[in-house]
Amino acid sequence: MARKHNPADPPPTISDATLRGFSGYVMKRAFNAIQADVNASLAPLDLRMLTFSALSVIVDNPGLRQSQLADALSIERPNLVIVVDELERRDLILRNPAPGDRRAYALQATLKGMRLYTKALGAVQAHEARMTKGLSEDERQALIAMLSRIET
Amino acid sequence: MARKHNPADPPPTISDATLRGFSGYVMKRAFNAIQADVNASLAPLDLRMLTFSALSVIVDNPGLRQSQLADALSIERPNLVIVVDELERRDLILRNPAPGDRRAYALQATLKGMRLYTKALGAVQAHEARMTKGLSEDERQALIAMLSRIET
DNA sequence: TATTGTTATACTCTATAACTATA
DNA sequence: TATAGTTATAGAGTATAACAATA
Repeated sequence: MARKHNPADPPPTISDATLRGFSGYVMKRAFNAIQADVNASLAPLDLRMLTFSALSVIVDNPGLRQSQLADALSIERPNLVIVVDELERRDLILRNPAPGDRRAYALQATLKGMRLYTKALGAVQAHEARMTKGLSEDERQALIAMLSRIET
Repeated sequence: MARKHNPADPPPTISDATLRGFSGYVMKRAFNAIQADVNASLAPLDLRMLTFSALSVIVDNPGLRQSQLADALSIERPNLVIVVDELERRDLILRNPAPGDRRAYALQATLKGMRLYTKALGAVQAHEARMTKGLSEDERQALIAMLSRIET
């Protein structure tokens, strides 16, 4: 029979069993751990998760518009502006005039941007291996697939 | 053979395939969707994900200390203060004097707090069902288990 | 009229240092 | 000395309204 502690004393161990049944709560905790680790991994390169993600999409999609980048990253256009500002100020990307639409920019990574991206990619891959070392590769893929399904 | 678009034009579709291989990126997107949905679900009760989580742990662990609650929620003690302040101000919890330690509080949900928690739990369960409707129950459990393993 | 990028603004969550009162 | 709770502060991410220039 389970011993019950005297409620006048602090509980010796704390249960969050109810919350542990909700994906959002567990996901928040996992994501906080991941974000801290990836940001620490990218800090030596003066990048963060968000700036790395933006740079990655620009490298892979030369000529894209800011609105396309915002859509791809699932962030609001106003919040993207300072991210692009930062990458441009550091000469990692260019805001070229968009041919045929004088309102828009055609984003493009510079050589410096591509080189930094290559280094950052290595750091992120090491981070990923570290964070998912408790999972098999099949599990890791399944995790990503389930998260993608939830997002929709 | 794949058609390549003219790089002077904006890419017709944007690829984030590289990023999609990293759990942190996919998790961030899934978590943003979840947090928006759970906060919208809890808004009619004037709760947010964080205040609901705190209330849940207090309901399940009467008499716990603030430092125990901060540990349970994986947040820093200073950040917990305003959360507990808010719950106390709304008479959802009590900061009782902790017997035997005049520095500490013994947290306890009020009847009002327990009633609100019951309502909120229903809202969160509906939210969970909505967000994971693309997953089987086995998959949902596996997802939570994998996220828990990553957190460590 | 609608869209692109921008500014301004506000809210939430997070992280750290330093204080107080107790232990 | 160390711990519980607190204050102050700063950084990062997110969301919305409104604007100028252009379509």
